[in-house]
Amino acid sequence: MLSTQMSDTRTETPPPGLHSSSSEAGWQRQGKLWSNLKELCELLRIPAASSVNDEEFLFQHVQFKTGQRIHTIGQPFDTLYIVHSGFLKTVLIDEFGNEQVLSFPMKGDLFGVDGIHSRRYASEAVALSNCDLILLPFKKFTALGRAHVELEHAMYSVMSRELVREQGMVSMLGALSAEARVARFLVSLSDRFAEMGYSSKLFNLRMTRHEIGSYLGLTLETVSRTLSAFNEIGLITVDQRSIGIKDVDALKTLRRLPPSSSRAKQVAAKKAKQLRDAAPGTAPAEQLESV
Amino acid sequence: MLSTQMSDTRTETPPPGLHSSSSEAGWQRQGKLWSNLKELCELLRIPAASSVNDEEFLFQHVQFKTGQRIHTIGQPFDTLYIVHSGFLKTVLIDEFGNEQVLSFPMKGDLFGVDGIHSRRYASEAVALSNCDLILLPFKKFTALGRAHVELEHAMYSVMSRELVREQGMVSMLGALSAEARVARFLVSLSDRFAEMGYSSKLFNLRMTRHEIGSYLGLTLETVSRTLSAFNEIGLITVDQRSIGIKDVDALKTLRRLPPSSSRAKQVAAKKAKQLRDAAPGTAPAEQLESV
DNA sequence: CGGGTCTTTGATTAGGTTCAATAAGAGTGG
DNA sequence: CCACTCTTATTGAACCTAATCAAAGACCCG
Repeated sequence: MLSTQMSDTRTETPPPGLHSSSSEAGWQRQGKLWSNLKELCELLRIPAASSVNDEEFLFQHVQFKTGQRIHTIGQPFDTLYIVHSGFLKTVLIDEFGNEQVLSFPMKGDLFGVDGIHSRRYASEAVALSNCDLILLPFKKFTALGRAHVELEHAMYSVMSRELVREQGMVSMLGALSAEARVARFLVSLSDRFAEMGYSSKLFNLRMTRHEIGSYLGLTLETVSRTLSAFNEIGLITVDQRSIGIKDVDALKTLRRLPPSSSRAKQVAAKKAKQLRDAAPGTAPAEQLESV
Repeated sequence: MLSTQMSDTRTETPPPGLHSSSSEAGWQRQGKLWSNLKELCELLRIPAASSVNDEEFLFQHVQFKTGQRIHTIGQPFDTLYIVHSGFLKTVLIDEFGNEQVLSFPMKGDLFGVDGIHSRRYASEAVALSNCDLILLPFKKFTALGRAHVELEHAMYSVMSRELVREQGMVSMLGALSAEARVARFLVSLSDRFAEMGYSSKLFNLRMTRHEIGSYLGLTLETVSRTLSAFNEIGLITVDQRSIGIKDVDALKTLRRLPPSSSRAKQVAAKKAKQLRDAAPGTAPAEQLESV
């Protein structure tokens, strides 16, 4: 059912352990090749280990182009990944080949953690844009915690944070309406862009409606309609992938949409059809049902 | 909206660090007081550390009665819990006090992990039956990994396992129909009971329809109706909390229910109503749409 | 320019929620 | 022990949200 559009055009995933393949130097030169521990801690938003010799650990970067796969399900696990720049998605593939989007890792996010348990990746990671990733071999990850007690807590903390994030997803999928899900998604994106130093008010989506829908447990049509509805009420502006946030607070507290705007048309149309005569009357009040 | 029935009758949660309060000795005597490392590893289904002195680490047990809260949201975190016996639920509480069930920890499960990141528990854990829990102070948890390299991987592994489990939940909530969710829930319960040495074919639910519904992102009515429907088709038997599994394979592969049984009645009723005359005709074939 | 992918929008339908009423247990106290 | 209450479970009917099916427009890239 789901398209695999991105996979179709991808080239073979380069072996993560490899570097300085001279053939793609033109693309690589725009990325760093190594990071030290301090940079890593900043990226992960964990307290840096002041006592640590900066050059004791160096961490290699790898670049991936849009559409490339970083790892696939079942592939032997040995390294974690930290996003230095770029956007990705992680997905689960069900028995029919349908994708279920689990997360959209971006700058400062760690992924690959699901591979620790079974020593094989449980999900697949795909680059949604050109990406610069930092390789964090699992051995190095654990050694880090062992060598520097101050960092040990950070190692567990980062994993715990992922867990809390997933709990939030479960809660959202289990309890919120389509509108509320899309609203929260936009807010969280906005927050992330702010953290990264970009505009929180105007940004481009890096993923398709389909991917958003999969992530939120909705169809692409519902996502598209909801964005249009938000646009009509003036909460946001939408033009294809470009999103402008107009009323963050409303988005944050939104539970469901009022029977206004586009929905009113449908309702009115239905009634008109049933009654077989017109007079749609006054437009409903433009207020939101919120907290 | 949601009731807080359990909390109403609960007594104060005893301080986890406390033991041998003589006043409740009558109830405590049915539980162990200490476990060693080997028992802990068995319980968690991780390879035991053969080289380790069994008495080097001892782990204290605590008992909780039905309805008691083990920890609440926001409470300072310092210990993880391992279920030795009994059944619990972990829940998130939203801004209106509604519960969102996240998991049903049972024998061998670890919980409290979500507290590591912010040093406060992100969820609440409640005993659904009398429980015997093993306290695992986070300090001890990390020390364990540090002291025994063979165990270090196990520590991370247990956390990773939780993450994979939650990914499965997200996937389920995002993609499956109500029937499929209930079916999978029953299968996973059945499997767990089998692991614990109980019957996988006949068991009692420890949670209410409401809690199941919350866990699966459904209403209690839908859960009840779905169970009734499974019963009618002969997949299971239902009598209140008692569930008998009759056709595991069908449950495992079930995607949606055929327009038969109870649903047929609704459909027939609707049509009859529309047409304003009878003749519901033949009953649809009793086959399942499965893999 | 043409073919593919992605997005928007409309019409219809189905699956699940909501509201409501009844029944079945489990405790409690007279 | 039974009546009374409270919680939990079942079932029905109406409604509604979001999925599905369908078509057309926008964008991108070779």
